[in-house]
Amino acid sequence: MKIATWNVNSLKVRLEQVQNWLAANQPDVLCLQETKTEDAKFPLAKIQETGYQVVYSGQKTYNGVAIISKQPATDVQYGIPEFADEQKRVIAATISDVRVINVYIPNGQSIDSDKYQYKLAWLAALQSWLKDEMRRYPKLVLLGDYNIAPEDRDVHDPAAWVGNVLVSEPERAAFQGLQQLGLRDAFRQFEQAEKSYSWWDYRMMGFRRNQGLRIDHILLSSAITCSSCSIDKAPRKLERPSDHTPVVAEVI
DNA sequence: ATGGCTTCATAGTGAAGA
Repeated sequence: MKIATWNVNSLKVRLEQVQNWLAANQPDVLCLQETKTEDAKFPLAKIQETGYQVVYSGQKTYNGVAIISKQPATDVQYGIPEFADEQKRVIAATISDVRVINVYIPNGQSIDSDKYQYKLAWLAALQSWLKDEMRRYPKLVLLGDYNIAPEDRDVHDPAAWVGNVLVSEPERAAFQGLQQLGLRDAFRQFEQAEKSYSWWDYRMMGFRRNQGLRIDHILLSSAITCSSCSIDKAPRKLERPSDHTPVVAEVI
């Protein structure tokens, strides 16, 4: 199963790029974040035209997630159970025999922001839910935009980022907490180029200078075997790109 | 230099992202 995650930063703007990426890469599953599209306006037919099925949970302006798949999605879950959240950041479904959990983890804005407290509470709720979910579904993939760079090697300039959101100690501890549940980072299962990132700032020619962060991740339960994981930089080079680029894993 | 760029909601600019 080829499974991928991509924060598209508006599905409306990036629809054609998504269609082209599906056609060229033929993933079994593509998880999107930041669709920024309310469900009534979701481009369902445009996705189906590509030969894929899709389930989604979105809202106007912000957030929004979708799972595009060749095989049907069953047992669809919207949001984290028992965690009240207006923001559409989670959709989970079973595809073939794999539980796919697509997350758009909050950004946090800044350490002194209420949004940072929301992010930490959100991560605690995710951890608590995943503990149950992993018992129910031994074959589980947790993927999406984590808004966390797990280690300094995932940051282009660690010194410049000290004390910032995405790299702070509590956020990294939350990421490690997920790993302690038995989830492993697919990307780090393999030898990778140094300075591998999945997001680059639109400003300051961030991509051309490779000033990025690795904040989009695919985490796998122990019952899943992974044969490859890579970052596909091609979409970041297109006209009018998302600031994120896809991460892709081949799993069984 | 606390900006830079992009999107959305708007019809001027402002919020938010990371």
